Amino acid sequence: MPGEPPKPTDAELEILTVLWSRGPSTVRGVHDVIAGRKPAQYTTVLKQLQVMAEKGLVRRDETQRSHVYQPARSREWTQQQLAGDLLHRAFNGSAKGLLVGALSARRASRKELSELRQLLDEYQKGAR
Amino acid sequence: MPGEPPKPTDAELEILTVLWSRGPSTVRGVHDVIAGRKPAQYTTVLKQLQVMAEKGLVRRDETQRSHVYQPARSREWTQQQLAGDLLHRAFNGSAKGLLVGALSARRASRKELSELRQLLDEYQKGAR
DNA sequence: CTTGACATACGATAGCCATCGTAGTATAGT
DNA sequence: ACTATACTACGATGGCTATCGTATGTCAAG
Repeated sequence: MPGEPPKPTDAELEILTVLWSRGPSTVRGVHDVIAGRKPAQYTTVLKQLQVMAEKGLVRRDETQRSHVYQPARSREWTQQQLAGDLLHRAFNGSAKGLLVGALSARRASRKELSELRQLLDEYQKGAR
Repeated sequence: MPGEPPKPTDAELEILTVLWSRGPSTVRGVHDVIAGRKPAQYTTVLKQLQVMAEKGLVRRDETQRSHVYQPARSREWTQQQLAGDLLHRAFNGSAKGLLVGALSARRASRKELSELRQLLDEYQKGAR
């Protein structure tokens, strides 16, 4: 039984983001994107994806000569894991603290702020 | 010149949280807290702190027989680093995405939501 | 002065992460 | 059919993390 996939490492997360935005991809497809931003060997990406498949972070379809990889979990699910993890490791569960951290790390535009506000509105409806 | 301390690892972050809440502490002080939550060897914490001192994550005062350690950076500064890091690694810079992740990871109370809202108000004043 | 309690220093280890090179195999184009 | 190309598999490596055991030093109480 696979169980939950573990928290992705930095390099793994980078690959996952490629898969999420591109959809199911071959190693080459992933490598092309990665190599566009930093020097990266083809076989490094290949190995990475093989390991990720073992860990259950991605699934692979071997019916084609070039295997096709896809994320095992959605972007949203993974983001939630990561946010929750950081939330309790570094912010003692305080969403406010996390938001302060995020906003001071990268100042938000007025438009973004109002989006955030709107988000809170929706959550407030469902809150106890 | 030391430069910026690196991103703390999981174990290092746990120690930092102890130092932030307790203030400057000896190894024993830190160890007592850690050992209260999980089995942990004294020398493991010691070694950890020694490494952290080398990395510049903590400073140590050796004037006492029992060295006294304190965080090199404030909790807020470090939180900002971590939030910013996750923000751009996993959320493509979207504070909204991060907040969604945090809120769905751990549902917030009504009170907490209004705190968040208030926080946005303050940020909105300073936003361009 | 001896000894027990407590401190630091240090070395060793096992595991994981990221990276790469090499080898082997299938495919497609000429 | 041959050969260049593209792909997978695998092993090795260096670096870092986390952990622990042992050695060594200090100090105060008896």
